[in-house]
Amino acid sequence: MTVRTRFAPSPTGYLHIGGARTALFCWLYTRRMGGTFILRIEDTDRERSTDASVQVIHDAMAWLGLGADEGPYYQTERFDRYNAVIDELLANGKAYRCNCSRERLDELRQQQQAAGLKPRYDGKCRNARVEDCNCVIRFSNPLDGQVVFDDLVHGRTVFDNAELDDLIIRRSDGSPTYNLSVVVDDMDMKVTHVIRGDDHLNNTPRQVNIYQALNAPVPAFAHLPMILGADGARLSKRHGSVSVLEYRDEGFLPEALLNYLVRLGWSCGDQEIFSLNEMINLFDLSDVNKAASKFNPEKLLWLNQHYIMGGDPARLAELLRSYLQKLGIDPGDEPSLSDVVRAQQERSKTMVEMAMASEFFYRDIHEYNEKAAKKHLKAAAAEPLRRVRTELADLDAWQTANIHEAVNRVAEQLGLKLGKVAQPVRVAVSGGPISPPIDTTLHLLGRQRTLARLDQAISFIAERAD
RNA sequence: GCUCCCUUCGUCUAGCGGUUAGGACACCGCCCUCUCAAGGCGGGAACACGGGUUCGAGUCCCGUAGGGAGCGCCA
Repeated sequence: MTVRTRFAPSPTGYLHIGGARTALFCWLYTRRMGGTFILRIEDTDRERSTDASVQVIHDAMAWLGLGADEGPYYQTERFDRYNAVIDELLANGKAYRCNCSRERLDELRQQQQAAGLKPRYDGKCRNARVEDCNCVIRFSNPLDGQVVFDDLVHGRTVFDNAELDDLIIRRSDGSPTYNLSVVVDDMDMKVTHVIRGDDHLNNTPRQVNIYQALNAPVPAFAHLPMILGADGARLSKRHGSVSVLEYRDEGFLPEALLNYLVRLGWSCGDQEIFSLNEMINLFDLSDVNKAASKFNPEKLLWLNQHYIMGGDPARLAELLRSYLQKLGIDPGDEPSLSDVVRAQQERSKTMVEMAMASEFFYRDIHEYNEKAAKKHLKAAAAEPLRRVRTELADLDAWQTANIHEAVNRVAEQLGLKLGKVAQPVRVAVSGGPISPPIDTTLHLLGRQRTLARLDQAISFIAERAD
């Protein structure tokens, strides 16, 4: 039997972290098993589904590299099929029309809640033989017995049918509901493994009953633990970014996010770093945890830095270009973006951070970081800066090694520690207290701009002294 | 309220009856050092609780507590 899985998001917002993790596990399992990964858009809720959200899902999946082998299918395009199945169920006496008013249902619910019971439909219309009408259709759930299935994550799971009720499978406007359409789709698409969040665990027995009413084979289920916010509550906006694409915009690398997500609810001994191929070869549903996990932004940041440090400079250079552009900077040809990447990649947690830390290579200094200027661009720095300027101007070749020697020479001549020379130079050329090693920084900046900025700083000090 | 699910350092987790309970992130200290990083070394930090079962329990069973989810003409 070849494995067929599906990722079935509903397009009612962004693709969030939890959805992405579900998609990843599903995709990994399928790749590992040599199966088929299907993308299905569950857009039966026409009120809340939007085209923009559909696009966001496609963009996010593409960015993460989780390509589908089949689909996308759209549930809204399959209404005829759902209705045919519902009619079949109706004809077989496995479903029935119900004309109970919403008022009655609301009242019933309230009464049950007040009595300390679980709100459930009471089956009033089950044997009422309601005439064809613009009303709702309910599934005749078995009244007794148990639903048993072996969840690949949770193991043997048992529900009493007595806990379930006759759920609506067709709304009064003629559209099918979720529990019906998933089952029909998974049946038609010959899905062998339903891998989804364990918020669906409670829906599973209802769905199993529908499969059985349809004489369809019941797929295997794997219910993944949820991802919660740092405070243990359901992931939401207030936990920072939840949208996958927001992480892209904030300068995260897709491989970092993937590596972070794969370790949420899954592990392989002590290994923390996984290439995509390692994930595919090592991933197994039997190693998935049952307990929910909390999202930890620090670890994601660490992984992102890890991947930036090891990233290919040419690839990162193109990314850096786009992040610089977002900051309103058009990096020309120099300094070379990949050289800048090489200088910055071990000191950047995100690409946005790298872009911000690299602005000064491409933009004139209009003002200095106040604290840095106060500390380093003071009268005592004037002489070192002048000497450095002279030494650098006299250099034969603008090489890192030469620059390094020149700066060291000034420190020696003045009997100063290197920091007393390098740090004023750093503030002078970068505008702030942080940059790559001073020789690398100056080399990247080029002789002309370096000398100009040293002059600028020297006059800044002179003016301040007045 | 009812039903279901879950429970090892702050966080992600290893552990699948006998371990000084391991790793990673974060944190702290030291080293390196022109800044910031990176890197190296070291440190503190956990089996929710109570009963069983067993020679022996983080590991198995039952309760309790805590957390999560579901209970819609949402998905």
